[in-house]
Amino acid sequence: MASRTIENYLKQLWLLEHAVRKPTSGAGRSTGNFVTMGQLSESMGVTPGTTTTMVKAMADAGLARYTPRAGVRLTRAGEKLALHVLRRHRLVELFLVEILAIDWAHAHEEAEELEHVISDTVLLAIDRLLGHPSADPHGDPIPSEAGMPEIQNASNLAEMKGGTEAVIVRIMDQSREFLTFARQNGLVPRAAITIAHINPGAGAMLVHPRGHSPVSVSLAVAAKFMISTKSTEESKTAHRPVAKRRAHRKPSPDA
Amino acid sequence: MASRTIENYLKQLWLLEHAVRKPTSGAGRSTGNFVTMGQLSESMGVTPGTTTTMVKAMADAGLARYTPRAGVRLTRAGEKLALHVLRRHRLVELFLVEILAIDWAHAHEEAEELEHVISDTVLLAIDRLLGHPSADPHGDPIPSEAGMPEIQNASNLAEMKGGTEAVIVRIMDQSREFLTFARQNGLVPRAAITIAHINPGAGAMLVHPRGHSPVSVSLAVAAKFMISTKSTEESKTAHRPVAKRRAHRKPSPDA
DNA sequence: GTGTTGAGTTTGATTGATCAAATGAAATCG
DNA sequence: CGATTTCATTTGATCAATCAAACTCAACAC
Repeated sequence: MASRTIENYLKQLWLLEHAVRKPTSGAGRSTGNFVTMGQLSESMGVTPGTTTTMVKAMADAGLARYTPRAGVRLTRAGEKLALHVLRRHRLVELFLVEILAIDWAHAHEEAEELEHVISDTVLLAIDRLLGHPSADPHGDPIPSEAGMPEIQNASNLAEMKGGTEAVIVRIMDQSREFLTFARQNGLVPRAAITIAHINPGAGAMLVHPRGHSPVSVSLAVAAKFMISTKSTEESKTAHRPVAKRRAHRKPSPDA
Repeated sequence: MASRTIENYLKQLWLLEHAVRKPTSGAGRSTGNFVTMGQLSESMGVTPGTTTTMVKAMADAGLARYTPRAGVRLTRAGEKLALHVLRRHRLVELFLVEILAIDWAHAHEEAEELEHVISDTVLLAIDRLLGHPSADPHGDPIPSEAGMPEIQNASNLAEMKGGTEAVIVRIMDQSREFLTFARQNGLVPRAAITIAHINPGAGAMLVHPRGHSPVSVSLAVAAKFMISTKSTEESKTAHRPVAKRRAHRKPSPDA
């Protein structure tokens, strides 16, 4: 149906629509926000003219609603497709890390390619093999066929006060460098951490992941970690992060 | 480097160069044969003009040697790339069948897409997970980094005489229908068979796979099975068909 | 209100892969 | 040998995705 380029625009559009603008803006989060042409061309890495052309094409295909000189927003059909791409991406990413033992810092880029060529059959097989997981290695929720699961009540590490004990549930930066840094310091999803100390003057905090040495991180970096504190921890039903790593099922002899 | 279209041309070209023209032509098999433009456009499913254009491009890129109105043949560089594509294809195919339990009749088509987006890193991981196998689910040899393994001394089922006992080592038709037929009748790689009877008048033979009912197959169909008989069976060193299906290795905790 | 600026849109060109139709070369047949 | 058939090449067009550069708004400045 949609070309892989269109799939990429759809995915990016969904992510932009649901991006948190300012930490705690609060305004209408779960309904998709309008996205400006500038944002889209910026994050797709193409010139503005290209974006205009592509967005028009998507509008013609019924995947987006486009208001010239104002912005763009996915239609229901567009969102459905976008979520399907995102589902493929995140399942593949988890698969690469869990089954093929690919470094999670590389998995994102690998999945970027694979997400466009995975058939429904293969996707289903991967989902089954992983035990129908609900989050990828970074803690990002995996959309089901039905849609994106509701945002779990997690808070931002940058907004916590000293002494807080929490568990990392999600990491909001997929870049290779950042993930490498995060893993090396024990700042991975499901890790228990304590906020040892805050130094507002320096704009930094000292975080102590259990079993690792304390790390000093800037508030900007801290803002990339979503955590679940004692108080919010009751509602962990919807978000059991990653499938137990019992990878297997003897493949049935045929079929 | 090479676009996925070029990769497909390279792969196809290699297969055509090494295809057995007539059963038992005998002439220069292991060095690649010349391929006519007609054969290539036919098997790529494109018009002749397209083939001319693409072959010229490949020649310019140093991947093929092209003699107008005569034919085309891979250069060393082209062959190397072609074998790399083939390696990806066959490893992925085996992976789909062994690990993801995808029906082998569908695996070929799935692999057709995946072969172009598998990175070296992922390929290595798959190879390791499968235990460095030397043949795919159809018994087709998997090229190593070094090149295509030598052709094992297998014979063609269509040329055997009645009473012969043998083991199927390779199936030369990847079409969904054929593979479905083959599996349903127990005619799979590593299956032991006996040639019960031959009826040259009808151009057919009765084959008896161990543990299955005897099947009557036309000689044309029989020609699609490569077998190893008692006599040729000594040299099975180079061709242990498929990895044991001990699919696993507990993935290491991180990375 | 005329000018400047910044964001967005148009236009024209390019690239890779393809086709359809016209043309050309080679081989075979009578 | 000349005619016909087969196979291959050229040519011109198309489609998707892109860029660079020119153009157009709308808003704000003074």
